Amino acid sequence: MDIKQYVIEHGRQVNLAAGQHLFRQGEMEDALYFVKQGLFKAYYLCQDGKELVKSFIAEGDVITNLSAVFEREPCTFSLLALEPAALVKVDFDSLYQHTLDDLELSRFMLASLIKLAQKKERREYEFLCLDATTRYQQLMQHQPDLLHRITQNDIARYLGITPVALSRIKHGRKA
Amino acid sequence: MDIKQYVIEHGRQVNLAAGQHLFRQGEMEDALYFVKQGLFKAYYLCQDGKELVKSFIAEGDVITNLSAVFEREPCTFSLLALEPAALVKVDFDSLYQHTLDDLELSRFMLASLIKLAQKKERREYEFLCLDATTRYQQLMQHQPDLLHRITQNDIARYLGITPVALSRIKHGRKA
DNA sequence: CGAGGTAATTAACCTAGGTTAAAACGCTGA
DNA sequence: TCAGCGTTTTAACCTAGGTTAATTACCTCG
Repeated sequence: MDIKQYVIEHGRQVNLAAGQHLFRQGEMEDALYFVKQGLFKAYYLCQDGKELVKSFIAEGDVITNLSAVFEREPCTFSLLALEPAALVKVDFDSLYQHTLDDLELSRFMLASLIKLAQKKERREYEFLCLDATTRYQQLMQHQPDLLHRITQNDIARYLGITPVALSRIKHGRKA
Repeated sequence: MDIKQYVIEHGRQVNLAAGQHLFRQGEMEDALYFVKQGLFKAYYLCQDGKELVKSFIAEGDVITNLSAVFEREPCTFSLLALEPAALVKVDFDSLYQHTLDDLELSRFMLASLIKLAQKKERREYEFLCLDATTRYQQLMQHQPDLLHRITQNDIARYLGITPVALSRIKHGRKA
């Protein structure tokens, strides 16, 4: 079955206002979402209360909390709508079961997972090998569009630095 | 077809001595490897000549350079045998084509990719939210076995710090 | 056994980025 | 218009980790 067909048959529309959570760290979650409209930030809340941004998710992206739905554990991060959003919600287990029996669905999942793995590998590379200034430049190059929809605070926490440090970097004040 | 069967039919044995490379950053590569024996480090060589360790790969693991084989680009990292190693080499394109037409192979690929994605997400979390000391403790907890097979230099470069810093952390000398 | 090589430790000093707090700069809404 | 609130900037100071280099601890090989 085509993934679009599957989503039409099994999906449920979900709408969120900006500022609302799709799910929260610690909660149980069993769904996978297709983003039709809007912008999300996925973020971790650390023990010391700090918030770090795992990723931004926009139209066309698929989002789920892998370890949560797959291992049936509490969500490892929260997902917050930064803009009014429209999504389609699909039960993960059910989709996964169908995937195991349907070559066309399976191809879709494979492609999505490879894309995800590549994205995470690039991020791993950036944290491992680049300093904050270079990471910021890369972000500007590769996602210039994103920067206009996101607050500088969130960009900083995505880069793994503080808003203060990002402001310094932007204004070339390092000494 | 069962993945084991596929490997038996299409795989080619490869043996490496400790210190030999399976492939090098910048080279072209089109294979996927199943590690039967041995230990590898995957590492990046940065522009400034520094070496950072992406991951360690041991018996039972599957290793490939995703972006290289999938996007037909030069390898993004090098793979070096730290111990004498035995692997089975499989052509990626061919396996991928079979995967697209065979549910059983497809299930294997899905499972591998999900495992990979989870591993990379955990690493992303660690870089984003934890300091070097905590990352080291986590590593000791989750892979105590690895530590005995790997040099402290490599552990440091895997944690994203210098060997000097790791030595300081181990001996509680922070001031 | 001793020479040479790598890995680990230590010390002194340096820098990127964190912390805190205070201003400046928008907004939006009454 | 202006009050109120979040975002960004700036400044002063602090700390984790980097850098360099010297010292020590292991190995392996002749």
